[in-house]
Amino acid sequence: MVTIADVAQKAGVSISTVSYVMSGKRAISQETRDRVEKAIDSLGFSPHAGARSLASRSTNVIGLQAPLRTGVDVHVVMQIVTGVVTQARKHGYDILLLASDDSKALQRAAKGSMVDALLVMDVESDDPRIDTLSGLGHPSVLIGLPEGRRTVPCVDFDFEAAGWLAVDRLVALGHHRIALIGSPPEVMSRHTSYADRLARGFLAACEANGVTGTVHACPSSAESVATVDGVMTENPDITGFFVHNEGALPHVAATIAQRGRQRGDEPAIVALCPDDVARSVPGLADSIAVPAEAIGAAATDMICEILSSGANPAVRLLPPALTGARTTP
Amino acid sequence: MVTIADVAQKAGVSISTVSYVMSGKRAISQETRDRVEKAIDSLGFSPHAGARSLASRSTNVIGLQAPLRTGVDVHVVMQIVTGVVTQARKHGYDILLLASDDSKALQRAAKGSMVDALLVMDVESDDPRIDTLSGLGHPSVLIGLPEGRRTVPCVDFDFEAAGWLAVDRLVALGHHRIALIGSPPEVMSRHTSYADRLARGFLAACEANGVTGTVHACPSSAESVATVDGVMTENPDITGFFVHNEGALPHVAATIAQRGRQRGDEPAIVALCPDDVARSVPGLADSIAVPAEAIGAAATDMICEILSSGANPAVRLLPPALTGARTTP
DNA sequence: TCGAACTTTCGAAGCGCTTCAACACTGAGA
DNA sequence: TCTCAGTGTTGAAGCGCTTCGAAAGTTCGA
Repeated sequence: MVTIADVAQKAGVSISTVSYVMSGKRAISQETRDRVEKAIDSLGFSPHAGARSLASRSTNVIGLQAPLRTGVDVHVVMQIVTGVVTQARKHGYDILLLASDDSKALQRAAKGSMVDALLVMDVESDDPRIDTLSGLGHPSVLIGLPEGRRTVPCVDFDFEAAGWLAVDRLVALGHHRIALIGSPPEVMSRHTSYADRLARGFLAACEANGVTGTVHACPSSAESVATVDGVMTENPDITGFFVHNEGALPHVAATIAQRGRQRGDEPAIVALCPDDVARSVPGLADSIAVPAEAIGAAATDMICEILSSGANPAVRLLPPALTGARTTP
Repeated sequence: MVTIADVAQKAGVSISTVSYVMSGKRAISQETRDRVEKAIDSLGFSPHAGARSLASRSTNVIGLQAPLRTGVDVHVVMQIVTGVVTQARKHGYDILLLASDDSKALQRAAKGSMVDALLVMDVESDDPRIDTLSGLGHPSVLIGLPEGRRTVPCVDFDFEAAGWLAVDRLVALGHHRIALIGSPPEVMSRHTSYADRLARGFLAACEANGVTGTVHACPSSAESVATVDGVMTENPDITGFFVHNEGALPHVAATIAQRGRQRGDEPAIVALCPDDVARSVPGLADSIAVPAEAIGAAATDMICEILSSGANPAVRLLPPALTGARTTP
């Protein structure tokens, strides 16, 4: 193993000079700097992370607690993780993936000085991890927007605004009876923050626009077909659909189109999903992209800012945007 | 921060005794051990990871290079990662997620002593990372089975055996003309290892069974419908389908069923995909589960074994198994 | 010409842990 | 009684790095 001492010897300087060249924390003459850098390169030196973290009391690692269970929105989770990892590297941080999604894992990582900060995904409203985090003394950011006391900074997509946007779009397309085909029943009944916020925005926008809107839970798999069939049978006047259920989207879109054809009208679908998912589903009137990778990146930026400036920002919601219709039925 | 010295003082023993209690590397009397453990608990001590890695020259961290681009098989990737993380924790290891999927990232992690070992997913046949790994001096395991010189241990699913198994099943169901609806064209033409191996097993089994089998590339999205339509039109005698394309599976299954109904026969589909995906697609005759989580766990076990015993195992292929029909058309 | 004020570099003291050599005991065998 | 092996515990030497205080060298105005 090549150590900083080897570099120092080769460059003919002291150990501390090498350290200062690497960190830039003190002025070093250009000449010396060049010599040291050449030595570093030629020896292929990279500093021992453990030694560094011991001496500097910081690890340059961020702990990420991601929901690894294969669930509804694997795409979204993957994209958020990608955004986090990529952006973290840009700031010079690495990502330690925490094994379980409980408080224990957070404590282990923080108290063992394995990480400088923590990023927690998939937070529920009264999540016990929130208290854990605020008691931990490590900077941390949530991806999601729990309700209640806001003791930890959050980053999320503005689901409420997305609800408004979708309704406005469907109304502009001429629809007066609108349905939100939403998350699976278990997500709805847990009152998961994002599902609630989406429904709130959706219903408020319907009222503001003077149209009738209803919210329907919908399972993710092929059973979604039956759900949508049911909704359309019971409410034949619904012609505008806002679908937020990635897993069910292809089935739902196909079913709506088919039933529409049968009854001779042209229902419109606005979907809320990652952009590449929208692109692979035919027949959408429009879609709102869930900027999953951007959420991950934004959360990482926020935590890096806290880390470097000590600032303590509160909540950041990324605004929704229509992507425009991609395909025609 | 609580250090080992605090614990030692509180327990009335020396620092080294505390260390030996934690590591178990020397005999300590039960009485002393109890006293130390009580002190550890009451102070909430957890050792500084950096200090530990500096002194012991090992980090208890495994680097994982996962393909983070949202691609074909997000489910599979997620499940493998889950398997890795979960199993690693059981062995006392944490997972560092590497940012990019190039050799640089591997070198950075290894040479900076950030990890004890490396796990690399999504390896292609002549992947430059294989040489990097063998030159690195860190234990490493590939998830996948590249062709050519085998210098790094591998873990993968036995796609070739899966090809045989699917054909045997379709033949047993009475089909004589069989098609493999496979990966997207770009994956096929890259001669990705798993696609090749699956096709090889499939074709060999067809020949052994005396039936005709053909292999068809198939895009992942809704375009798959056109592909399958085409295949069925050109080869109306095909009644047995083996589908290995997670993204396209719902579309493909629906299309096959529909065309079958139109022409009045009953085509059978055997799918190759994670079990939960299979469960959500109606009308499969049978399916072969890709044991993604088990693959991740097996790879982790292998790397931990290398780490602890210095053994150097070569290749481990997990056998396929039919899961039985879940749903009827 | 001398010292003040910089600039550049260095020596050494840790950071918190592991581990080796060695020490203090205890019994058992001679 | 003395030695020897075994058991339990300790002190101290690092592991490779950062960082503080200070030394050495340089410039400049009085």
